[in-house]
Amino acid sequence: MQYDYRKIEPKWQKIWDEKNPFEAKQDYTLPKYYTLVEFPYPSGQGLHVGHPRPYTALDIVSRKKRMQGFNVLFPMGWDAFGLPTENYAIKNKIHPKIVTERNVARFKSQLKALGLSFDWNREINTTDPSYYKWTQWIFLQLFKKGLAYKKEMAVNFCTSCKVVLANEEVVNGVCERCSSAVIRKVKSQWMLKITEYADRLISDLDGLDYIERVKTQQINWIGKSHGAEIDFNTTTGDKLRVYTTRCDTLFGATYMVIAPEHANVEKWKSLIKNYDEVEAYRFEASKKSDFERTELVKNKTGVRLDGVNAINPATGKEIPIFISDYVLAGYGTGAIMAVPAHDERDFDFAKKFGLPIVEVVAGGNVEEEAYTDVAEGKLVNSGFLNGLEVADAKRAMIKFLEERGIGEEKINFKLRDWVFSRQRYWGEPIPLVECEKCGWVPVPEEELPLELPEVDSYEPTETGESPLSLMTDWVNCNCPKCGGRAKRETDTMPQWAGSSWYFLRYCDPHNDKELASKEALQYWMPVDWYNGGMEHTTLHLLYSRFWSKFLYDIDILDKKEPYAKRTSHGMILGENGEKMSKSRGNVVNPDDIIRDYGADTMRLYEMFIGDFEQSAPWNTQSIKGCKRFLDRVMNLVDIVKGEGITPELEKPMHKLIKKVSADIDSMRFNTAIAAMMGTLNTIYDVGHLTKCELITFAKLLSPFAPHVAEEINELLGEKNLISIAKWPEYDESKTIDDTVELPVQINGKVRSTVMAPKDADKDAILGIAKADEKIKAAIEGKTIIKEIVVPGKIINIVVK
RNA sequence: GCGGGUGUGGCGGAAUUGGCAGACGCGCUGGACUUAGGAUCCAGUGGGCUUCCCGUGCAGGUUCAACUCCUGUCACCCGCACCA
Repeated sequence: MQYDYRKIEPKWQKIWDEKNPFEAKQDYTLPKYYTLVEFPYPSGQGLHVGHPRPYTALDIVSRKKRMQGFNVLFPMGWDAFGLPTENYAIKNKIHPKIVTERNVARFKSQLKALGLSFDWNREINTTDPSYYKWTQWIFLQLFKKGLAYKKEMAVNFCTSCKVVLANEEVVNGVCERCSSAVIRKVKSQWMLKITEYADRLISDLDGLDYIERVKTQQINWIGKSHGAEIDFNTTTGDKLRVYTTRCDTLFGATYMVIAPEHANVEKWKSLIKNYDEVEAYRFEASKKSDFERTELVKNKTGVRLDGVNAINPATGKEIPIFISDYVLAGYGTGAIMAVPAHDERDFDFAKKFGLPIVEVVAGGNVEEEAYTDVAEGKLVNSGFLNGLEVADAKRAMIKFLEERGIGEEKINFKLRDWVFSRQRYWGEPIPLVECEKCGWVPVPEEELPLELPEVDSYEPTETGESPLSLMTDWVNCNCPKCGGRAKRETDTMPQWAGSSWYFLRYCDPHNDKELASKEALQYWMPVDWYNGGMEHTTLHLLYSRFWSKFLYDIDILDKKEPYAKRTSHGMILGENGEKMSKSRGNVVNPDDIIRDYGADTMRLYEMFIGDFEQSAPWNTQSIKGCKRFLDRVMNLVDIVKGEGITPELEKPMHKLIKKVSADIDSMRFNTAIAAMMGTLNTIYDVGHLTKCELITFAKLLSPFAPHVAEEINELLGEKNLISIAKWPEYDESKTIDDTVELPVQINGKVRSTVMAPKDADKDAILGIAKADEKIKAAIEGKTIIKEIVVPGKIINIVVK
C-alpha cells in the first residue's frame, strides 16, 4: 500500500502551523542550539532543487537537537535587495517592492511545502525599513569610527549592470552576475576598512570548527606576507621605496621596476629623457582591463626611465629603473627591486631586456631559470651575508637596514578595502549628507531608517549615477549639524550589507530599540552550526565576520566570531552531470517532485543522493527507491504485534539509534538513511515488531521524513507530536553482538568464515578456525609460519 | 604556475585506528500475483577460462593483510592567479 502524501503532508503542515512546535523559546536558562542556513535571494524563478539540500540537512540537525531537549533557533528570511529584482522592475515598470513581495510569497509557500521546521515568527527581510534601519545604523557606527571613508579611486565598473563591483565580484575580468565586460573607472566611492581587520580575520580562524577548505581559501584571499620595505636612493635626489619578501637577495637586485601609475613618473617628468615613450606606455597600460593584463602574464613589457637611475644600498652600484605593468600599483609600495636570479617574473623580464642576472643564493642554475627555493641554499656574492642560510640572511639584512635607517620589517596583505557604494536604486540608502561647510555628516540616528524615496524610473542614469540623484527634493536637505545647505548621498549599499549581520537580527527580530537585545545576543550567539555555499567564502563569510568583529569592538556583541562551525554542501547537478542551469535545459523543478513523490521523498532523496559535501547528479529514477522505502515504513503499522521488545530486533534497534544519532552529528545523512533501510529489511525478515519499536523507528526517521513520522505516530494512537518527542537513547552493551562472524584468511586470502564468541581469546578463536572444513583442507600438509588473530576482526594463517 | 579536492560495478555511492571491497539504493535478469504492469512480493546481480583467478585511475613500495600508508605518475573538478 502507498501512503497518501498529498493528504498527509498538508495535514501536518497545518497542524505545525497551528501548534507552533518549532518556536525558539524566550527562556534563556535552557541549553540552546542555533542552526543557520544562508537566507535566499528570492528570485523570480522560485526555488530550484539545489535549495532544499542544505535546508533539509540543517532541518534534520535542528529537529534532532530539539528532540534532544535543546532550545533550537532555526530561522529563515529573505536577502531581498539586489539587481535581478531591480532589473525586472525596470523592464516591467513595477516597483521592486511589489516584485519582492511576490517572490517572497512564492518562496515561502515552496519552503512550507517541504515541511522545514523554521521558526517563522522570526522571519526577516533585508528590504524591510525596520530591518535596514539597523543596517544603516551599523554603517554609521563604522563611519564614526573612521572605518568608512570616501575615496576617489579606480573601481571595477560593469558596463551592463552600470554598477561598481567589489574585487570579489569580478570573476576572470568579467562581472560575476552578468558576465559582461568590466572596465576600470575612476569614481568617488564609499569604502570600508576591512583591511584593518585582516590580521584578526586570519588569526581568529584558529579555534573555529570550519571545514579546512574554507579556512585555507580565506587565508589565501587575505594573503598575509612577511617582508621588508627598503629605501633606494636615486639620481633624482628622491628616494624610492620598495616592498620585498626577499630582502636577503638585496645584493642581487640589478634593476628596479615601478608600476605605470606610480606618482614618481610625473614627478620626474623633466628628468626622463624618453618621457614620450614612457607616457605612451602608461596610456596603453591604463586602457588594459585586469583581464587583458592577466592574459599577458607570460609576455613582459616595459620601458626604461632614461636619465634616471637608482642606487642599490647594498652594492652601491647604479641600476636602471623601468615602468612595467607587471608591477601592481595597489600592492606594497607600487615599486619593486628586481632580483632576476631568484624571482621568475624578474627573470623573464631580465632575459627579455638583456639585464644582468646575479646569483646570490647558491643551489640552482640561474642562467637557465630563477632559483626560488628558500629552504635550501647559502648566500653568495652578498658581502656580509655570504655563507648564511636564507632565513638567517633575512634577519641579518633587516638588522642592517634598521641600523642604517633605510628600511624595516613590514607585513602586507592582498586583501583590499571593501568598495561599499552602488549606483543603484534597490539597496539601503547610505545615511550621510554632504554639507558645504561641515563635509560628510551622518543622518541623526533617531531619523533612521532613512527610507528609499519613490522615483519615476529605477534605471541608472547615463552618467552611471544612482536614479536617486535625480530626486532633487530628496537630495537637497539641510545639514543636521549646522542647518546649512547640504546634499544627500545618492549611492546605496551593496547586496552584501544586509547579509553581513542578519544572523544577529534573528536573535531578537522585533526589537525597535536596538538591532537585538544584549541578553538575546549573549544567549543565542554564536551560531552553533552554519551551512552555506563555497561561493560565499571570500564574500559574505568574510564580510559578516568583519562586521561581527566590529560590533564586538563597539561592545554590541560579546563574541569575537559569529559562527562556531561552518560546513558546506555539494551542488546538485543536472541528470547529465553538468551544473543545473536554464541555458543547459537540465533544471529540475522541486514543485514537480513534490507533486509526483511528496516532500518527504524529496527530502529523503536529497539526503540519500551522496556525500553531503560532494556534488552529485540528480536522477529522477533513483527517487523511486526513497518513495518505496517510505511506503514500506508506513506499512509497518499493519504488522505491529504486542508490546515491549521483539528479541530479534533488540540489538538491531540499539545499533540503529547509535548509528543515526552519530551520522546526523557528522553530516553523514546518506549512511544514516542506508542504515534505516537496512533495519527496515531486517524488520520485514522478522515479520513483526512491537508498537514501541515502531515509535522508536518513527522518531529516528522523523528528522528526515517528518510527515510520515507524525502520521505513523498518530496511527499508533499517540496524542503528542513526534516532532518534539524525546529522541531515543541506546544502550552501548546492546549494540555489541555476543557472537561475531570472523573471516579466516590463508596467506591473506579469505577462505572461510567462522562464528566465535565475542570475548573468545586468541587460542580459542584459532581452534574454531582450524576446525573449519575448508580451513582444514587448506592447511593440510603445509607448515604454519604465522598466525594472526585480530579479535572481532579477522584471522590470518600464513602457511608454506 | 600556486592552493584545495576527487578518481571504487551499468549508475548514485558504502567501507572507525590498515582487517571479508562493493553496505544501502537505482537499474538489470528470472519468477510469483495479475486482464495488464511503469504497482507489489520473492530470488539473483563486479569480471573471468568458476575446485580457482582477476579487480578501488596508472606504475612501484611497505605489510601476514592496502580503497586506506609511502614514492612516482595521469585525468578531471573547484578556488586564486604577475601580490614581489
